[in-house]
Amino acid sequence: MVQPKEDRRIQRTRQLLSTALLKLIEERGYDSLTVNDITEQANVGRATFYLHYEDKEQLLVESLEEMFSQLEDLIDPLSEALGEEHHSTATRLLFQHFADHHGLYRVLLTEKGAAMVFPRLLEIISQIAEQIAGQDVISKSVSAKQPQTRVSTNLVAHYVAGAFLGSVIWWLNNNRPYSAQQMAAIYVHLMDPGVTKALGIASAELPELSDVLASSNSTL
Amino acid sequence: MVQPKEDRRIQRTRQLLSTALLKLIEERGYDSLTVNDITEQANVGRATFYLHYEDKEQLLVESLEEMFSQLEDLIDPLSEALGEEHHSTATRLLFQHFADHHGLYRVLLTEKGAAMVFPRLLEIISQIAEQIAGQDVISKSVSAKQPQTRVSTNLVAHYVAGAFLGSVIWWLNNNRPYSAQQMAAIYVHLMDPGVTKALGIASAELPELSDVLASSNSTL
DNA sequence: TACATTTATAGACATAGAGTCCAATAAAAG
DNA sequence: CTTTTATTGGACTCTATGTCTATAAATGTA
Repeated sequence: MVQPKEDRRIQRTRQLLSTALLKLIEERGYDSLTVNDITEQANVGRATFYLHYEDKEQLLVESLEEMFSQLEDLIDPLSEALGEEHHSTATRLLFQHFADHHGLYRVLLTEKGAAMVFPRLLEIISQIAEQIAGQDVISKSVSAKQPQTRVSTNLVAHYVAGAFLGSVIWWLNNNRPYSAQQMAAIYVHLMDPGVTKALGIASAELPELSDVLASSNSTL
Repeated sequence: MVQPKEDRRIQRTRQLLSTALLKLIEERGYDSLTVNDITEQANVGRATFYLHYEDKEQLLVESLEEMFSQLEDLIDPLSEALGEEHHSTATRLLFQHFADHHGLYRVLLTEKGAAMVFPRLLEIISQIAEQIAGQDVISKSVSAKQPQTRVSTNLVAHYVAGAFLGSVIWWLNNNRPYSAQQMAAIYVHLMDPGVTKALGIASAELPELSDVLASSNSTL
């Protein structure tokens, strides 16, 4: 199954439309945008738009999937480097991702036109949480030692993902007063040990919160 | 400032429109609805709609504010009955509220047309969390004994609210396999003690999770 | 009850944006 | 260079919005 190698014009047009949309969302939000706005910003004929996408929303979805796969790719490489700091490293990288695209996410997560962004993100983060829980080295030993009452891992993953996104929304709406590193430290501390136990994640040696918060902020 | 006592027709029309909208949302989602759909369902002239609301969204907002105030009213009466079980009672009532309106919330929290529902709910739940934190009897003594590193209460409140909504979404999407009581117990356990400490909330004597989950389910 | 006021209504109207289609043109592939 | 494919502007239909007007009906009050 060799890819037919797409026509250069196709790639170019799609790229232009995607970039135009994301830029306009940051500037004016999503809801009020028309297909005309987007094609004008992209310098592309309006009819061309419909050669590639059914409607505005499909363009949004496809544009975001690109970013979302970046998110998922953040975690995969960590699968091999299993260690006790695996969990907090993953968490820091997640926060960093949202910092990198804060302008866009701020609009998409709080503006009314957020459309399906929040539910989709919830699923993605939730899956990542389950993935981390399943892969953690200490996971098995902990669950073995503590055959605790079983609460659906999927529920805990949604709890965790919701907490993460709630934190991110606060973070973005307050112009990121903490660094990604600090946010990760706070977040991990808040989960400990109720959630970490439930997910069977190691919560071995968390750095003291006061130390992390006292350190200089590299992101702002 | 005596209210001019609104014309009965006004109340009637607004009630009809609100009811029609909420019913249609449950059946067909929000986005695809037209003003015509709504007025038809309500048996009201389309022109009449514009005598009361600017657009579809304003009707949605005003209709939901009614439910949201129910949410906030759930907590207020508890302010007087301060006790160690205050927190878990409040949590149970919150879950119960979402169970009572599960059909509507399921659509609004997961369908793409959710519009501004999620951000709004996040703010409401977050405020409730701060309110509970501020009022809890044990709050002061704990914070006094533990002058721990200060993390913005507002951040923790958003963490808590996000976790709550993440849990609710899982709950509704899985047809509420646990009762509101059980969900509350799980939720409180997951927060303990990381969050409870940060908010200065009592986490005194939580019932054993296994006991709660073993008890018969009164909601399903 | 009767009256003055307010609201509801149907239908007409202007406008905007979505989505389709086509013939002409431009550009890429081979 | 030839063939194939993509882009383009413009015209067109359609749906829904939001406004307006004249008429009918309901309401609160004298």
